[in-house]
Amino acid sequence: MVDAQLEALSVDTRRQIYRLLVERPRSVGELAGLVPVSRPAVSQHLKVLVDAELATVQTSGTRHVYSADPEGMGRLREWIDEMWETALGSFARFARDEQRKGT
Amino acid sequence: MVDAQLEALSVDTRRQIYRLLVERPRSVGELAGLVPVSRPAVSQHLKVLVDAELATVQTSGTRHVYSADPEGMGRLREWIDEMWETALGSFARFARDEQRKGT
DNA sequence: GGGGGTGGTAAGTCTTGACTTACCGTAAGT
DNA sequence: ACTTACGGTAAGTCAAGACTTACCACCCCC
Repeated sequence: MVDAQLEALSVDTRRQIYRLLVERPRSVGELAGLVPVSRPAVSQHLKVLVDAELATVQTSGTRHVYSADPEGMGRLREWIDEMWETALGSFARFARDEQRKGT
Repeated sequence: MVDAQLEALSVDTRRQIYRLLVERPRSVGELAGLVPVSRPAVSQHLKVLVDAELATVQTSGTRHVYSADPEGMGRLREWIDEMWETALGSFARFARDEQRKGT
C-alpha cells in the first residue's frame, strides 16, 4: 500500500523535488532550474510522484503546475505511525523481559 | 538525514523483514525461512537495516537475534510529520487562493 | 498561420544494488 | 578434536531505473 510512496521518496533528486513542491506549487521549468538534473529527468520524477499520489498537476494551457498532494503523504504517515507504535511496544516488552532475566 | 531510512524501506523484501522484526525479535535463520530469498540475502538486508538504525543485533554465541530499533523509525516519523504538516498548510493556502480567485 | 516557449515521450547508456552460490569463521555439543 | 549449526563475506550475474539527448506535440500571441 505504501510501497509507491516509499519507493518514490527513496531517490534523493525526487526527495528534493518533493520538498520544493511542499513549500509551494511550481512549474516543471522552475523545478528544473532548482535541481541538478535536466528537465526531462524532472518530468520523469514528477510522473513517479503523481503516480504515488504525492503530487498533483494543475495544467493551464501548456503550463503545468505541480503541487504536493496530502493524499499519499497521509497514507505514508499512518503506516509509519503504526510501525512506530508497535516497534515501541515490542521494544518495551523486550526491555521488560531483559529486566526480568536480570533479577 | 532520513535518507538511510527511506532507502532501506524502499525495497519490498527489506520491508517484509522489518515488519517481522517489528512484531518480535528474530534470528537470521528464522527470517530466512519467512521470506522468499536466501539466507545471505537476508544477512545483507539486515546490514542495511542496522546501518539505517532501523534494527539492532543481540549476539549470544553464534546466534544473532535482530530486533527493531525505535531510533531510525523515530527520526523518519518526525520527518514525515514535518512534511505532512507543511504540505497540509501549503494545500490549505492554495485552496484559499483558488477560492478567492473564484469570487 | 508561423514562431517561441511550454512540457511530455523515445531511445540509449551506465550505474546501482538485489540476488545467487561458494566459502570461511566461530561457538557448542559429544 | 570432530562435527554440526549458525551467520557473515566474496564474487559474479542480471535487471531496474536514473539520467542524457533528440524529438514531438501543444498552446498562445503577433
